[in-house]
Amino acid sequence: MDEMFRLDNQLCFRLYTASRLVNQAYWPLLSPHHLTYPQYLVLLVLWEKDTQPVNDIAKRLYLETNTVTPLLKRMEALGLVTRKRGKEDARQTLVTLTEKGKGLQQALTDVPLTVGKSVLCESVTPETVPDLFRMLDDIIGRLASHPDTP
Amino acid sequence: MDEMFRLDNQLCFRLYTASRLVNQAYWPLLSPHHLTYPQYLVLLVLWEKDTQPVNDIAKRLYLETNTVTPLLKRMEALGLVTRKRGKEDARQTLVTLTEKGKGLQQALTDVPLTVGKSVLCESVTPETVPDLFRMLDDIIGRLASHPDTP
DNA sequence: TATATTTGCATCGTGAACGATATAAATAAA
DNA sequence: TTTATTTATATCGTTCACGATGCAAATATA
Repeated sequence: MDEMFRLDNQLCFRLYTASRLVNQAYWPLLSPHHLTYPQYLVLLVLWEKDTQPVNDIAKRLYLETNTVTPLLKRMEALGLVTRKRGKEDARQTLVTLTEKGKGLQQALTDVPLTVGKSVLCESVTPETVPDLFRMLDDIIGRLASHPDTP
Repeated sequence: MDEMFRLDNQLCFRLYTASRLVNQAYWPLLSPHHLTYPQYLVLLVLWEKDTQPVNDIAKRLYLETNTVTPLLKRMEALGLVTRKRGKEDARQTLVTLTEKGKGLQQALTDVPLTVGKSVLCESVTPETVPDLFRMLDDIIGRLASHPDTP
């Protein structure tokens, strides 16, 4: 039938699958700490800059607040972050790492390298990764900018 | 802090984000037909080869049956497929396209090209797409083969 | 100042993903 | 032929994603 419809010709399917499988690669490293991958991403954001409003965290991860809010509540329940209303702007909810949340960075030091190594292969090497980064960044930039088709 | 932890150095985060954003690009094209993206993938699989057991569909999409089963039930409710037990092997559930499910291919002819175009950009062109495909395929092949780290 | 609009979060409902577990049919082993 | 094991699906519970909607605080407008 139409060649366009062949699964093997779909970029999106590859992205979708690669994303899921890499996500699974994190599981054995994060689950001992009762962490999920999106929660780990939130930690990455907060480790870079502590005490941020929900909106900033969501934007950084290209997510909506309705995804991040319940996620942050679970992280609060785990004792990793605190959430309190902003003083200047009472609409904002400021998210701050607890000592436990900060300390987790030590326990997870080898996560990036471990996952990084498990992804390296024939065509994905330290030399080619920058190319892959550029292509993915371009796709993200293109799709994040506009909701429509231009 | 540790450079390894910077969000901008994470391949996984790029894959995760690109996958989600491309997925969103499908939404306006699929939602008029009450289709989700994973359901569209199932259609792609069945359009290539009709009447397959759940397991074959799941394997083709690198998914588990516990993800695919409820998805297929929803597609059955939409009148896109039928599910019936195999005659030779009564453990299998054979999934077959209905006329409506087959006919949907006509209604969606321009989906692959439309999404394809919306992804093209500076560094992702008809010339570079094969490179991107190869890298993603290698990552998928590497992660799909083993559950561990070798 | 009173009203309208925007902004920042939160709530709700639905559909994936996926680990864990269950169940029946098919196959292998004893 | 019994019994044990494997295989093919399905069920259950939790956590995302995300569209739609609601609400209060902040800001803009009249």
